[in-house]
This record gives sequence, C-alpha cells and structure tokens, in this order.
Amino acid sequence: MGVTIKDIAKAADVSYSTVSKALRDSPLVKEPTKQKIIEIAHQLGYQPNVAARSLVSKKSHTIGVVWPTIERVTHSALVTGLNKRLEELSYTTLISINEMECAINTFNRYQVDAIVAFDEKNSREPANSTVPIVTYGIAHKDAPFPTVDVNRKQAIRTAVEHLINIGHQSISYIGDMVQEDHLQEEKVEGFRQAITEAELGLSSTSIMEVTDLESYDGYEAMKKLLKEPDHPTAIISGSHDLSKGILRAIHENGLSIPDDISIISYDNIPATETFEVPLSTVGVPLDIITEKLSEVLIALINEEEVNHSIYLKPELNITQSCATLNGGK
Amino acid sequence: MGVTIKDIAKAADVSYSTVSKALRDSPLVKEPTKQKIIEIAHQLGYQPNVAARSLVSKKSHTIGVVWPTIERVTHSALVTGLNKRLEELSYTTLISINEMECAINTFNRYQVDAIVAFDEKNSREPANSTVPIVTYGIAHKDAPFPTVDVNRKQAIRTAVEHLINIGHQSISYIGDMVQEDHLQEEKVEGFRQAITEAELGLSSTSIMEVTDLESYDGYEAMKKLLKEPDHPTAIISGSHDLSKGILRAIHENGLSIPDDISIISYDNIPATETFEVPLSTVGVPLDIITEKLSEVLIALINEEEVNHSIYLKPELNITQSCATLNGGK
DNA sequence: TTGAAAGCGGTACCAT
DNA sequence: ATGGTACCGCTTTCAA
Repeated sequence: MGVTIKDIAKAADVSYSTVSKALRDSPLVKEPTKQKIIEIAHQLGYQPNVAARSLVSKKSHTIGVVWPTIERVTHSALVTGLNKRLEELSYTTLISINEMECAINTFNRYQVDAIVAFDEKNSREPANSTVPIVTYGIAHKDAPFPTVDVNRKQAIRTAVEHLINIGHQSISYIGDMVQEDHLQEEKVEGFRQAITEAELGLSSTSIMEVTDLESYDGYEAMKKLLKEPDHPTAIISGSHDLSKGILRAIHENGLSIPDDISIISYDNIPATETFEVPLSTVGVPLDIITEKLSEVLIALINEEEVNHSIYLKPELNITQSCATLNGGK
Repeated sequence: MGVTIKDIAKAADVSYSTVSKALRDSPLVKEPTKQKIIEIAHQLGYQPNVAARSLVSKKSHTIGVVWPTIERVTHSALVTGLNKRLEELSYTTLISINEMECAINTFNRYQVDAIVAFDEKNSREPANSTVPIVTYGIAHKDAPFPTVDVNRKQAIRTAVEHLINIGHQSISYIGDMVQEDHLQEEKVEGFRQAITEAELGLSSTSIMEVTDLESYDGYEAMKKLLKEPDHPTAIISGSHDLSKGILRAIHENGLSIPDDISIISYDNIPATETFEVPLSTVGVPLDIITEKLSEVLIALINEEEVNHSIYLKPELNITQSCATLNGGK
C-alpha cells in the first residue's frame, strides 16, 4: 500500500495534521519543519490519495474531457494542448471516450471540478451534471451549456473576402455536409453571405457537397468539380482533411497551385506543413482556443459568471497557395 | 451537493448501513427492503461517490490508460475497443495523455486498479507504480512490465511466405526506421528471416528506410523504389499509414494493383476499406487484442499469475491486392 | 434482518 | 508553531 501522511508524521516525529499543513505549503508551519517533512515525503515516494482529499475538500483538481470520437482526429491536437495548459494550472486531465451522458455520469462520480465536452454527435440531451460543463464544437445550436467555439461563419467570410480582394471571381466552397451538421452549415452560410455581399459580384460560384469530412470526400468533390469545362480559380475547403484530398485531385489533374487554382483551407490544426504546398488557412490558432477554454473552466469552477457563447475570431494565414489575379490588389 | 446514502436512508427510514448493503446487492438485506431502497436511490438520482467508496475499499473499478501520443492515431481504434470491452466488465476507463511516469503518478493517486500503457516513446524508466501495469506496443524490448503485443516478426514472415507461395521473386519491405525503434526492427527482422529461409531463393529483395511512419514517408520510399529500372513485383508495407503513401506513389506512376505490383500491409486497424484498392493485410484483429488485454488486466487485478510476454498470432487477410504470378500456386 | 460504529486518508478548525 | 479531533461518504465487521 501507499505511503500516507501518518507514515510521514511518524518518520518526522510530528503530528499528522502538521504534515498535512506542511505539504499544502501552509504558512502555519515553521520553515525548517516544513522542509524536513517535504524531504521525508519525497524520500518515501508519497503520493497524496485523491480519494481522501476530494472526499473532504469536495474538490478534485481534475477536469474531465468528454471526447467520444477519438477516431476522428480533429480534436487530438486540441486535447493535447488543453491538457498541457491545464497542467500548468495544476489541474489533472481525465479523458472519457464514452457518450456524453455516460461520460458525465462517470465524471460526476469522480467529483471532477468541471467538464469540457467535445462531442461531435447530436446528443442534445441536457445531461444533468453536478459540475459545470463547457462545450466546444458541438454539432448543434442551442447547447444547454456555455460554449467556446470558433466563429466559423466569419472564418469562411474572411477567406472569401480575401480571395475577392486578390482578384478571384470564380470561387467554390467544398464541405457542405449531406447530413445535418450545424458546424458545417455555419461555414456554408458564411460562404453564402460573403458572395451575396460582394460588391462587384462574382462570375461564378458553387458549393460542393460531401458525405463526410475525410480526405477521400475532398478528393471526390474536387474531381467532380474538375470535370466541368471551366474550373474555379479558387477553392475554399471546409476542413484540413478535405484539403488533403482536394490537393491530390488537383495534382492528379496536372494542375498546379497557385498558378491554376488557389486554395484556402478552414482549420485550426498546426500540421499543414505536411502538405506539399503549404496551405493558406483561416481558423483560430490552437493556443488561443486552449487558453480560452481553460479560462472559462477556471471561471466556472470559481462560480464566476461566463458568457453563454464565446466565439473566437478566426485568423487568416496566407501562404503561397493563393495567387493574385489580374484586377486583384 | 449530491445525494448520499444517508439521504436515501432517511427517505427509506432505514439505517444507512442497510442502504449501503442494499445498493451493493448484499444477501443480508430482505428483498422488499432492498427493492424499496433501490427504487428511492433511483428516484433521487443517486450516484455513488467514488472517492468515498475507493477510500475504504481500496478498489476503484477503474482502469487507467496511458496514451501520450494521441496525435498518432495508431491506437485510437484499439483504445475505443478496449474501453468498450472494459465497460462490459463494468470497469471505467480513464485516459491520460501525459508521459508514462506522470500518467502513472496520476493514476496512482486515483487508485486505479490497473494500468494499460500504450507509450510509443522510449521511456525505459520502470516507473514505480503501486498497481499492476500491462503494456502494449512499447518501443523497446525488456519492458519491466507484462506485455501483450503482436508477434510482428511472425506477421511479416507470414506475409513474405505468402507472396513467395503465389510466385513472387522480387519483394521489397518498406518501413525500416532510420532512428531506433524496436517495434519496427522486429518487422524488418521478420522480413530478413523469411527471405533467408526461402527455399528457392529470391531474385531480388530490398528494404526501404523511412524517417517516420506517416503516409508521406511511404510515398517517398515507394517513389524511390520506382525510380530503379526494375521494380519489385510485391511490396510489404510496415504500417497502414505508409501504405496510403505507397498506393499514391504507385498510382502516380501509372502502375496498377495487383497487375503491376502486389501489396500486403502490416496493420491491425479495421479501416483499410477507405483505400481505393482494398488492401491485403497481416495483423491481429482488434477484438482479439482488446480481449487479451482486458483478460490480463483482470488477472493482474485478481493477483493471478500472468505470462510476462504474450505475443498474439497475426492473421493473414488476403484481398485482390495480391496477384498470383507464373509459378505460384 | 437490521443498526451501530470503526475507520479508509486526508482537511480544517480549535486548542494548546 | 504544533497537536488533537471532527468529519467527508462509504464499506465492513460486530451486536442486537
């Protein structure tokens, strides 16, 4: 069995309440005593028992992450980043890959201090949790919990506006989901708004449907697009993975980026450098998302008020994948 | 705060120790009483406090999964499967994406009953855990813990033998890691053994190095291979991701599978159907791995003896990606 | 069959 | 500055 504070107390020849104080760095313990106790605790390989601690303090200093779709890698970089940030704030992260409701039950039993949910499915149930929950990227509107998310509509609008600015008149968006998906609809809506509001009008635009957001879906959509007699001069892709497939289709058709086609990809994943052509992207940088998420979490734990919906502002990151056409500035 | 057994006791007008027994389905409580208590507990939405329970019972009915490399998707399907299996056994799964040592410390504090480690890095430290640990796919030999793993050497041997059987005389293996990686070396070793032992000898063989196991690395290696005047008639790929890139390089060269080149991919991922050509694979089916892992976990928890190293037998799954050549059977 | 009570490993308050 | 002790919610004897 593990070492307890009583063992340490015996070894240090003090009472165990003093040990408790010393280990919590209380000012009520004289410095030399504290040092001695900490030293002994370390020697004995003491690990505080979370069960005992959270039983009395009602706090576990643990954040639960609900992430039922680990097989879709969209969020893995985000989870990694969040974990790191929370560690800095001396919180422990626990991940559950169960469905929202089941995961929340588990976390409630574990007395986590707060929960982040990355559920991509449409679990609309306002599962009853005894601890605060914040959601990210939930695939439907009107989430019953506070939400930190990317302003996807604005992201796509920004991308369209940039392309128009540099002279593009024929732009396609790839990423309209066949089945209902609020997150994707937001992006499509952004595309529609931007082209409607374009002052000079555009010569042609199109929106390509995909059945999923995998690389292959992007490949298919792009191939279809390239079968048409005139292909657009610029593509906006709805996701990192779609972009992979889009690039491949373009490549296979003997076209080159950006000479024949410009492309901007929606995403907030750092790893776009694995592409042959470093891609222009529009999205919120990862560390801004993790920073905001943890900020909200801590606020919720401290029972401070938080905005129900926080939409982060996407940033445009233009690389050589975009060409300026005649008439562009 | 949450509902406790005392609340239930009050509502049911019994002592709280009776409630405890009833909820644990003890035979020491009369059936009607038990039913009443369970009913009330349900009505009140009672969730047992894990902290309190595990504090006294020293058991948490929780398995910790150490998985520091979530961004490499290799194990995601496996983790999902394991989670499901453990749930059936009424264990809760908790995932930590911290480094082995840190994760183990966390889990020790949480009093998990056992730990599965999927560390792919070379953390050789025999981190001192108070609970049993079983490892899978650890990137070095002589793990200080019991291990369940795939017999990778045998997997590749099986693949080579099959290719020889169906008439191939010129075979390449793609997947020798530039930096040290025990798991990959095992496979290369399997390849070497198989070609050494081939009765009739082979006309030519080669082993291609890769810097990583990403799709792109496979692409590069295959391209290099295809620059040679004579390309092999069959390829064995060291991983699912490598295969992706290999397929692409073959495709780009205007070659077709299996007419020009046959291919077998090592892997134990179910999702090979996303490829244009359904790939022949050699590996251990996912559910066999999860079954074995959970079996070992439970055995370790019950303090039964387990073999230090358990190597699962890979299965060959041949599809249309392999062509029979003249002289093959 | 049920209830009372000890104690798991801590925290925090009160006394000393 | 330190020690004593009640108690967090639950399990598990032991008594009734």
